[in-house]
Amino acid sequence: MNKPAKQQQGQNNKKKPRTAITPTREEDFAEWYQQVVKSADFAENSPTRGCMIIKPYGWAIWEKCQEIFDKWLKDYGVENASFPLLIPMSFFSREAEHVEGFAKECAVVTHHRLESDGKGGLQPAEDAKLEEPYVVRPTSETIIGDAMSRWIQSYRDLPMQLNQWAQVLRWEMRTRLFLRTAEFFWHEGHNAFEDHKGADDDCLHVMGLYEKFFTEHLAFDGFVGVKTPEETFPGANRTYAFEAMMQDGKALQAATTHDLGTTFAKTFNITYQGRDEKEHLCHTTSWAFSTRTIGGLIMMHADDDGMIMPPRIAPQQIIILPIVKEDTAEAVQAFCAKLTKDLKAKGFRVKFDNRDMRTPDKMWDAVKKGVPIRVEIGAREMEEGQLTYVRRDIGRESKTTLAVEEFVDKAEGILDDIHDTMLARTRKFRDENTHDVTSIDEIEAFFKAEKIGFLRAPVAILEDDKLEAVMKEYSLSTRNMPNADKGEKVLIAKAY
RNA sequence: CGGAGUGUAGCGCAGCCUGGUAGCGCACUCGCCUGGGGGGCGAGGGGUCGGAGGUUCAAGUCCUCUCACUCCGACCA
Repeated sequence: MNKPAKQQQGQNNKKKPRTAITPTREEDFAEWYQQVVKSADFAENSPTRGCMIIKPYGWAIWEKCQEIFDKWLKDYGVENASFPLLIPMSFFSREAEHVEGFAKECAVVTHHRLESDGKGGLQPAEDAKLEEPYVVRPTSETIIGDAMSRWIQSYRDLPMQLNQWAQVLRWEMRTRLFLRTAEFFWHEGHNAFEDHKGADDDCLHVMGLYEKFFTEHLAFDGFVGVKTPEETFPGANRTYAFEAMMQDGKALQAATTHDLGTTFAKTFNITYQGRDEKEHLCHTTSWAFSTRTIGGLIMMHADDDGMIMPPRIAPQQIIILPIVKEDTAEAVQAFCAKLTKDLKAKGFRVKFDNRDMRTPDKMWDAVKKGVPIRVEIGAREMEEGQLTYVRRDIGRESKTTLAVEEFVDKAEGILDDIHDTMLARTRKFRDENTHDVTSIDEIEAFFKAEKIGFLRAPVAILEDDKLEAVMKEYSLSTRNMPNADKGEKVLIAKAY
């Protein structure tokens, strides 16, 4: 990775078609990623340091994620609520381990009024200094824990299952659109149970939902497992994580569930009177996935022509391009409009791109945005009652012409097939780039040779003193101990 | 907080060494030809050169100060 961009256009291979994104993944993965985000019109940097502006097409993806997952949570019994953005600092400082994990990246609100600085600007008013500063939430365990302590009295109040869709702020040193931003959007579930089993079942159940969501809607798979102690959430007993492999072989933690044990119950006094009439500590959990997942979608699926959207969360599943010539324009447009209506009536998310632009530009726009199916209709097709479509996941070789009614009938199947193809592709990549190793020498040799992917080693390797040096040398981290290996193996990789 | 850079049109950059009318590509606007994988010709609009001060007849260019951002390190969903 990170090789300088090569100019190979000129001499030898003129045949190689120009890619929509430069540089290519091979040339410079990090820069390629930024360009995909820009070209797809997902988001851009904002005047606010570390915070991004998520543009309508990018936000539509997040809305889709919310729509689907929110329903699943409700089916599971979770209720949505909303807790304050600002958390009293004293709440935060109460849980020592939690503080240690987050203190370094917290923004703090210290004043409640601005005044003129006498130089045409503004400054916080000295006499408006807050007695107790507020922390902009980096996560909400503390303030929700405090609420739960008041809401839970009896075992009859349990389990208590709460969730909020919100944004949080973590003052990151280096940021990258979607992957690491100071402000990010997520959902955070906070649940309380009578005992450890309730909490652990909850963690596993929700992780199951994440896994289902990622595979069935986002078309990518990963490794579900338990985090090593060093990587466990501050204050948690155990963290389960879904680790996905990006196209550059690096890991992305796409979702986590935390068994918080009684840590927060102790600190915030979350107790209940049990059937035995005695007071007990609750076992709490928290879990989340964030807008970071959109970054994962990109690094998982996009190619050198830009984004490829998994059909089930694609804001636009089908885009219809009219191929207009002056004399037939009106008729073709009407024909397209009717098809758009018919497809919408069947529940597809369709866009009729009737903008006043040149056709090739519209095509590339659809390609870069990753619209799963592009339909083209010109006077030729119209006369025959046909249309031509191209699958984004395959490209121009998939160009097919068929009768309009037939397409309307088959569209769902095509979208499903695109989904299956994309999922299979990412699974194949993941499997081909996950290797079993047994020694630290093998780990070192692998990364020294600049190979990419995950290494799966016996957990005993964590005890070896020499591991740390190698991990540091190659910027490696332990990802998780996969459930599929019964916790006997640990995954080691570079990560985002 | 260490180390290295960059601020000139919406975006990407040249111009600075050697001071002398503000440039290029893309994007944008208008017209015509085009239109099934980024097309052509022509005509336009758009700038407090990051900010402040200084040297000079003259500063984007030289000097001083300042602000902002980016990259590389340590930390992280």
